[in-house]
Amino acid sequence: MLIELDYKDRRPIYEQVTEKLASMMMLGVLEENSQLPSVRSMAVALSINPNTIQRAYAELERQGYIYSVKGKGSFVTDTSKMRAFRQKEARKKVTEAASEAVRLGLSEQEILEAAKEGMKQTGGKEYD
Amino acid sequence: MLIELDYKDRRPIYEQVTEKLASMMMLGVLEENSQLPSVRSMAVALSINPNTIQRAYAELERQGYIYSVKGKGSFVTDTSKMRAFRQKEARKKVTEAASEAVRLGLSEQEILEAAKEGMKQTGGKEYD
DNA sequence: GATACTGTATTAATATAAATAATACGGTTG
DNA sequence: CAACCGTATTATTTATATTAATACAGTATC
Repeated sequence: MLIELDYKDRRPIYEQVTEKLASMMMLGVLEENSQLPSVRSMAVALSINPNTIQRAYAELERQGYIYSVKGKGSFVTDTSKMRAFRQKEARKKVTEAASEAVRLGLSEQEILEAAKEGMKQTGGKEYD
Repeated sequence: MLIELDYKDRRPIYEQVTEKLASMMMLGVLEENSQLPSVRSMAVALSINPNTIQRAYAELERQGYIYSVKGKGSFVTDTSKMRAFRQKEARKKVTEAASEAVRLGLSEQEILEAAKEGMKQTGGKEYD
């Protein structure tokens, strides 16, 4: 079985499913563009309602991990697209934070310095 | 009466109280360091439970608007300290957003441009 | 130290929202 | 059209958030 549920876990089922699948994709256990089990088959395998799996898949799609096509199935997002998705989100957060800072009266310089401070951890941008 | 409740409003009472008091402090209606009504007197005035006011006050304290002293009362934070409090928070958010962006592989230039984009906005939130 | 205030913590009741299930709808494929 | 797919809608159940009741603890005044 692809994943297992923990009923001692206080978190909702859909959240457990979401997290476990996300983890498997991050670790490369599920290959990019490969098809995930259908909401129904997975629901049967875990003895729960299909709608709960549907919710987990919807959440994974919202977070950019998978993409779903009506009538076809749900698939693991390419790692390159996934990276783009997450970067877009991160960029948006920077923009919003700067916007809020302006609204509260911080100067341009102060904001840019705050951003630079955040960028300089661990030696900045070193790739391997 | 200092404030009024709107029972057509779907939001919880403590939230209404929190927001109205915060607004009054931002507008300067309540002077800095002045004492707020006690949780009990305000509860009587609004015909609700003291604990609900207590929760509103606790929230205002968490957000830096007021400070409370056991046995003495609750007081409006100096506007200068309040501004500093909020600006510090905003600055922190910018730093964290930039840090996350770096972690996800955005370049320095991209991040700074995202920040600049956020700083360019004219209006901000609208109130009614 | 008695009283009359103040904020705060704990617990219980209740109202609201979240999670899940039942069911129906609409697309794709062979 | 049959057998799969994802998705939307509604209802039911369960969990959480909100409010209330009550008790505790600090400060000031007399």
